[in-house]
Amino acid sequence: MKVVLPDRSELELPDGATGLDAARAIGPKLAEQAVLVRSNGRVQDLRLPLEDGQPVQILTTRDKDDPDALAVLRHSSAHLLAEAVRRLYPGVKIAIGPPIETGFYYDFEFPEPIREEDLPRIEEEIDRELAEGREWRREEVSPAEAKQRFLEENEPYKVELVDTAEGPISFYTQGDFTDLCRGPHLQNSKPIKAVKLTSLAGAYWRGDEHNKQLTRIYGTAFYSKEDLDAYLAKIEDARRRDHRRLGPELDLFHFEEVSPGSALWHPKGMVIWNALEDLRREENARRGYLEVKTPLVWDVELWKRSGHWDNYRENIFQIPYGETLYALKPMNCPGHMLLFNSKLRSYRELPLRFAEAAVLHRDEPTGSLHGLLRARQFSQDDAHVFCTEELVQDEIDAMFDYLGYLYDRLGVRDLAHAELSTRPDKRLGTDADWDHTERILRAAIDRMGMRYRVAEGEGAFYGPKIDFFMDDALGRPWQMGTIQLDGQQPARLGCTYMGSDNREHMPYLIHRALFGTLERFIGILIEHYGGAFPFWIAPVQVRVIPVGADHRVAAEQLRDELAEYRVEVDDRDETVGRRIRDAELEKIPYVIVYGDKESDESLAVRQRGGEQANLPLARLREELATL
RNA sequence: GCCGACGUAGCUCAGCUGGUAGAGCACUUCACUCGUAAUGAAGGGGUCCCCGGUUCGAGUCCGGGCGUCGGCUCCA
Repeated sequence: MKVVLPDRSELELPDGATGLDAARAIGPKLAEQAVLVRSNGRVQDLRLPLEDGQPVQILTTRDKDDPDALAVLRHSSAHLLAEAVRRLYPGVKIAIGPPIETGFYYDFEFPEPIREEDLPRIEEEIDRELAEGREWRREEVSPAEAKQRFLEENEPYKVELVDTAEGPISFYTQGDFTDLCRGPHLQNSKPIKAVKLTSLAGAYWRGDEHNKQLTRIYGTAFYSKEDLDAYLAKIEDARRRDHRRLGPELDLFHFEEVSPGSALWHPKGMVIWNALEDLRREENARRGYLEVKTPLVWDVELWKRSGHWDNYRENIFQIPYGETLYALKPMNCPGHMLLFNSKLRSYRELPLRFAEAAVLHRDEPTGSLHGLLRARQFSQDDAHVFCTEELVQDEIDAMFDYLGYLYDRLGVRDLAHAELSTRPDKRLGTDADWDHTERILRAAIDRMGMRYRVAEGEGAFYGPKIDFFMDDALGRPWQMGTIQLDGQQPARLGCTYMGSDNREHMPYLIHRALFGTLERFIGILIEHYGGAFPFWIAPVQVRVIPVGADHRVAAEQLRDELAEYRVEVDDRDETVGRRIRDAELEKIPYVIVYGDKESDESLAVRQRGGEQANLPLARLREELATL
């Protein structure tokens, strides 16, 4: 047989040759450093036979930044962790231990709970294993054999995995530790130069909260100590960009214990908020949306009718009032439907686009709160479009266009990745309804030529949706904009319009938020820009620093000259150097130092970051006008 | 909600085995009148998250609660 190497040359091999055989045929050094085989994007264990004619790329320890090569290293590291834990904690039961983007984890059921301070001990044990050295051996076994083995070892989680496993079952053994595993794994532990256990967490078996909660140990591993250090430095940098830290630091917002999950917005934070609100208002008007306002508090009767009560009762804030149970609205749609129903609608009025950025409340689980990114009180740039079936496509296309415009304006288009969510188990409507609405959304996103992932079963109970996600500083994804096609709620709330045939029809309802929630969007903006906002949303755009007391008047005049911008004069009794430093720390885009040498003909302008220039006021105006 | 960690001045943090709190920055005042990332000095500032318990005595030990952080679950 033969395989094709990356340089397109062909390598002749005996039938049944493995990846390792191929590496040996090329050279002993390559064989020694080989980590895994990649073929057409698929990864394969070195110990497995190659296919005739297959293109083959052998990754080595030198591909230390390759995600697949890293995953193999980390997967093997997870096995070392399990071996160490088994030795240190007799009676522990092992579950699963995969690599993840930033490292790996392994889930255990400990006889006695362990604590974070136990991690160093486990880490030492792993280091001992590394010092001794480990080789991985792979074997294939029959399901019955595998099951027998884990029954004997009293490993119920492994038994369950064997029972539900598909395809051939393989074992990997290092030292005296054998694990059920699909692989691939390293040949031996030599390439593992840095392992660090990072945290401890509870995690439900198979991700289901009805199952037992296991103890998950997180760790990470690299092909070099320097890579680990670089990773830790990156985490440190992300910590500096954290909006929960920058928010209070830049005087934008803060939280209070007496209202968890609801931000208190400071004047400077409101500048950013209002910049987004102004943009929203302006564009909504331009794009034919009608601003409306609906109540904050509703009889729960409404939520029962809409279907929300059955699906999200535990997340709705309730207010008992006499005999009646009221609720703070968790969303705007039912209110907008009542508005739609307030008079007999004609097809001539459609599409009808209601927009409202009202305050919403959702009683989110305590453990899920996360600054502005997961809050209990928030405002969506919400809108509900009522339209006929023929109009649905155009409306959705227009929403994509609008979304692209907004994300471009804010400089975050590249951050967004899309997801199409299809029918969930718990849902309203018939399969035919869902076939139809899912098809429409899929066609729309395909028409945009946008890359997206399909999230089966993740749709809303009333319809499929397209969500746009952005990552925070640590790379955790958050749902931002959303477009949802709803063929159910209008029926439940009795929305109809008169068609040209003089008969009543049910409108389609498209729910959409483009920023998502203002809170979350601002949170992501803060982390994305590290607090150094683009000029047009910066809370303070220009700071004027008079060199001495004699220059105060001139500084104030300059501020008044630039009255259309947010300009502050810093005439504190501090050195110029000090005031510049403070302006830099506050991440103000422009600083103008004004002293004896300055005039309208020549201003000393310093940009955020330190770049300096002398230019006349007129030129500065021109420059600012472009931002 | 669940697992683990944490909660001391506005912020960042120190406070050993229990003996009624400390630094830097910030703030106030005074002096300096200043040219592109920290001028100096003095001063004020604490329900040590809350409630209960142990103890002669609790920031410190124990129990409960709240909040925050890292995960899990959830996220219309």
